[in-house]
Amino acid sequence: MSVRVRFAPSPTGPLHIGGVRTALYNYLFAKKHGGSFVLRIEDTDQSRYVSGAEDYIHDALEWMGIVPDESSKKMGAAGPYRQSERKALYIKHIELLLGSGNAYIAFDSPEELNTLRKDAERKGDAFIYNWKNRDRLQNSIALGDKETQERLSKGDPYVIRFRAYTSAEAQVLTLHDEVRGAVEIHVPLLDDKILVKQDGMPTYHLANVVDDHLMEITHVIRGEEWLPSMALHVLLYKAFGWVPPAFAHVPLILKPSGKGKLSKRDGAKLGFPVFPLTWDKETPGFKENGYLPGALTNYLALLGWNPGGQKELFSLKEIIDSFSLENITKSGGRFDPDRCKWFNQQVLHASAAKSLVPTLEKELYKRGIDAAGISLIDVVKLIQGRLTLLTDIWPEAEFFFVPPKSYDEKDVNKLWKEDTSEILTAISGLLGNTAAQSDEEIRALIKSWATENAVGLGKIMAPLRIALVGGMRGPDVFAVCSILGVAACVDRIKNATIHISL
RNA sequence: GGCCCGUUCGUCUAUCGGCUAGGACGCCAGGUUUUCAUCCUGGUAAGAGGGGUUCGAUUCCCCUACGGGCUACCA
Repeated sequence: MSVRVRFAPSPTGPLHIGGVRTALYNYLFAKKHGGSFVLRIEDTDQSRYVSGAEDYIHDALEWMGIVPDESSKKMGAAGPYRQSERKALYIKHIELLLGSGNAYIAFDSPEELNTLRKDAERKGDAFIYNWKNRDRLQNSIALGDKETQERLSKGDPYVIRFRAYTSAEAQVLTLHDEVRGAVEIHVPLLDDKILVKQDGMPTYHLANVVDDHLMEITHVIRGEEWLPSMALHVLLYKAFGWVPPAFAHVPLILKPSGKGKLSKRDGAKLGFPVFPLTWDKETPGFKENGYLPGALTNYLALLGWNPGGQKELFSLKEIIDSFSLENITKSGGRFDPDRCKWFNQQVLHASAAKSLVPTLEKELYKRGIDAAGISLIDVVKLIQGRLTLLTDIWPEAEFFFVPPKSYDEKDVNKLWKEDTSEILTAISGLLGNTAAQSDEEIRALIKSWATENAVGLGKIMAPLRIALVGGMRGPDVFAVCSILGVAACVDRIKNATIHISL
């Protein structure tokens, strides 16, 4: 039997980084075993539907390189892949449960139940709708067939509940989780969960179990928040007479500091993205902030999973090859923006320079700047090692295309001496009359001039850098000269001497 | 409150009974780079606490503490 996994988000907003990692683990597991990765949209709650969210999920996964084999955009045999389009299937299956006595009809209104819950709370108790009190509430078990039919034909609103436990059944159920091992559940503590809501739509629990079975999902890999409902789901499979899939509950991603799990607002608040793509001002995306998908998958994979060695930098292919559910961590992990950035820097430095040229081109185009004969690939090669984020490319490269309009005051005060203008003018004259082009040629030219004229290189280098770049930063001065071309250097030196002596 | 899961440097983690507890991020120091960044070298720092089991426990068991999750006609 070939492996089939699914990622089943709810289209209630942009896809959170925790969801992205769950999707990633599903994808990794599927690819590792030559199986299929299915994307299913869980849109059974119409009131929470957010338009655009489904497209966002597709786009985000595609950008990350976690592309589903089957989805609403890539039909397979198990479709449709939106739960809202599968309603007939759920109705058919709930009738099976109703027929076998594993589910029952309940007329209690949300308000009535709320009152019961509050009363119990006041007494220090918890109200659970289950075997203990189901005969005393308004449902088909307590009311009997006749009265139930009467209320039904009267048009009374109702829900359908799962009959989780009767005293005839075993009390303790031992479940198996692929990452946690054995988990013991006391069935009498379970409540009779609603399977079909008043509006006729299934709840997550029903839809999820029916779909996973019908879609022939072999491994359910999902967030730890679902661990408490694993028992219910296993019981549902049993009630249908189906064999449950394997379950793996992955730990949650926690806030960088403070309490609780990472939330939508943490990103904007702490100044780092928590969503793959920008959704709105409140939710900046990794993509727009200069992160590479390969770096993000690398970081995310290692937050909660580790193949065991000391290696940290992996391509997606390498992660697939060494992935296994047993190596998933059991405890929640804090999101560490610094570490995430470090992965980005490493991946960026290891990228082919050629792959970064389009980013630079885009920046130039955006500003309507003509590269004017400057080799973009040479620029990229020179600054690549200085980048942490892709968005650093313009700040690092700008001075090649835009001559300095001002000069760093601190640097000028410290390094621009009385004789500097004179020296630079001489250098300018030297550059204006040379055939030198490469950084090595220019280096040799200036060095020999310095020796001949008994001027220390220190008196030349810093001012030259200020004149060319605008301050004490940037790559090797001779390399900058070479890329700029000696003619442009002459211009910039002239501008600087005029500007600074004023 | 009830139920479930977890607990190794500040953070992410390795260790599957023998440990001088390893790596990475961060931080600090030094070096390279006549700048800054990169890079290199070194340093800093951990088994929540208490009981067992064992020749030996970070590793296995129990209790406590702490952290996280669930407890909706949301997923």
